[in-house]
Amino acid sequence: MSALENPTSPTKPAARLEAQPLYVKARNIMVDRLISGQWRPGQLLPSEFAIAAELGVSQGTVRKALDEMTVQGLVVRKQGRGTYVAEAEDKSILFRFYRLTPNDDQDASASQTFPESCYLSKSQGQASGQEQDIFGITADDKVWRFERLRSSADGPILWEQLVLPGRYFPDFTADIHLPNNVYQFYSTNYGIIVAKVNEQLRAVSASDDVAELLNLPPDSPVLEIDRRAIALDGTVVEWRRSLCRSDTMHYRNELK
Amino acid sequence: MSALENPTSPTKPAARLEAQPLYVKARNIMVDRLISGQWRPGQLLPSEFAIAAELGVSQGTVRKALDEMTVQGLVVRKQGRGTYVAEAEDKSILFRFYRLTPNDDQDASASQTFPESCYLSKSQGQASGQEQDIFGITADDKVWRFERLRSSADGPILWEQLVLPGRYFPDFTADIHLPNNVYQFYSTNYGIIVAKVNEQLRAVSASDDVAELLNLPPDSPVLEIDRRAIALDGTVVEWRRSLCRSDTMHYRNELK
DNA sequence: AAGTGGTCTAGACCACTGC
DNA sequence: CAGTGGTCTAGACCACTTT
Repeated sequence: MSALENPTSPTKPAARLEAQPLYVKARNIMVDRLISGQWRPGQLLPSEFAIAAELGVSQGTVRKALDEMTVQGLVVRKQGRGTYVAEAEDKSILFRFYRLTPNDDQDASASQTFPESCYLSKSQGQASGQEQDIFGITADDKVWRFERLRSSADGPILWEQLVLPGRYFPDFTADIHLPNNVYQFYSTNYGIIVAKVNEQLRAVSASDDVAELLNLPPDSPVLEIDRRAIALDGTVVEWRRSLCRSDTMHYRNELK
Repeated sequence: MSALENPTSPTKPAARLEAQPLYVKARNIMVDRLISGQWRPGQLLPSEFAIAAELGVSQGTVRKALDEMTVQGLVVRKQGRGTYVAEAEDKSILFRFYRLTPNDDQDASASQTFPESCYLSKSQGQASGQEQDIFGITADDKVWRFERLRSSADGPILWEQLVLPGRYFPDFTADIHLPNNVYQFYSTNYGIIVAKVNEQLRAVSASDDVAELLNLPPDSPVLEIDRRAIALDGTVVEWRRSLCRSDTMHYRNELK
């Protein structure tokens, strides 16, 4: 029996509450394989015909499911070669979650540069109440905390604190150097695929410490970005709070 | 001859630089009808089969084109009834471009309320240099300028200045009351469909005037949002600069 | 040449709407 | 009931990549 057959009435499906189109079921099965790690970032998937045969549906149905996953950025299709699980290393994917731009830039994506990071601190500790809420963990769980300053050639851009739940990053040690592109790091080392990111933006006054780090006068207005990165299975895998100088940089957003 | 036939070699298309899939051509033709006003917001389109027959392609090709337009929010498909040009009045579309949320809101879309507007001023004048750049107009062109304060039940939320190029809103008069949902107004009265919105966010200090209007202490940090609304044909049809209080509100963004 | 994804077609059946 | 969009299939041909 194929993976997608209706177990209650294979030949003549009755009216069911959970009725779903075949391509939705096919997509769910394939997304589950991404979540479980059966299909890992960078891996070549079986061909459309092979998947279709395995699931007992037509190639067109698998194509529709893969098309949706392509739009979502989960897979990358290459004509003549095959379909691959998306990696967070492509430039387009690198900048997918990066919206800060120098003020003089007209074209957002063209001259965009990724700022270098400089660590101020990293530590491990018990999860605070807020961190327990955010990650859905208990007081016994540990978290990793990073504090870093990111700068471009023209000087400091932003200060940020980054928190990771320990349970998703088990073999983490204190001497691991978190790379600039952390989402690629999560992807290749832990198979964690960041599906989306929720951000909250506010204008706040820089504290004396932050103002000094960012080379700003005290009480300068800075842009606060509270970000939670959410994995494919819906769990929050990263919490980040950034304070960005707002005189030389801005946050660009295109709503469609 | 159908609208989509290749004029150079109908039977055996040679390699052409401008080669485009049929569904792309079909989509372009249909989008052009939206731009020209031949198809206006709210209007019922011909059926997929009718469009396919007119363009000389199969129904599946028209469907693929319409699917893309549906994703883009240009048309709305209703099973059993037909395909309609999208209107800006649906709640989902209303909040498509509205990202400001009270701080206590957990669910962004649930208890979201649209703030009421109160006019402070409206006037017509010659386009400034910056306005000429933004709208691609000359010094002879006139612009409409609006200044308004938007408030919720709890008090003022934001102050904003809104600029419209006169040439796109010809029969505008000073006593027209710009409604709360301006994009629906553009759509129903001028057939202007806003396809996307580009925003730049910064943290700035409130001037004395703005601080008083927003009920804030002087020099409070406020969120500045510089927005340009872009119509289907790529022209900028609205420029807006908002200053939003950042103590009770935040700007939410979901990146996928 | 073989295998992959990309496009296009034709036809079947289903679910929903309106008359 | 007819007409609409939604799903699913099967098959053809094309463009591209690899062997």
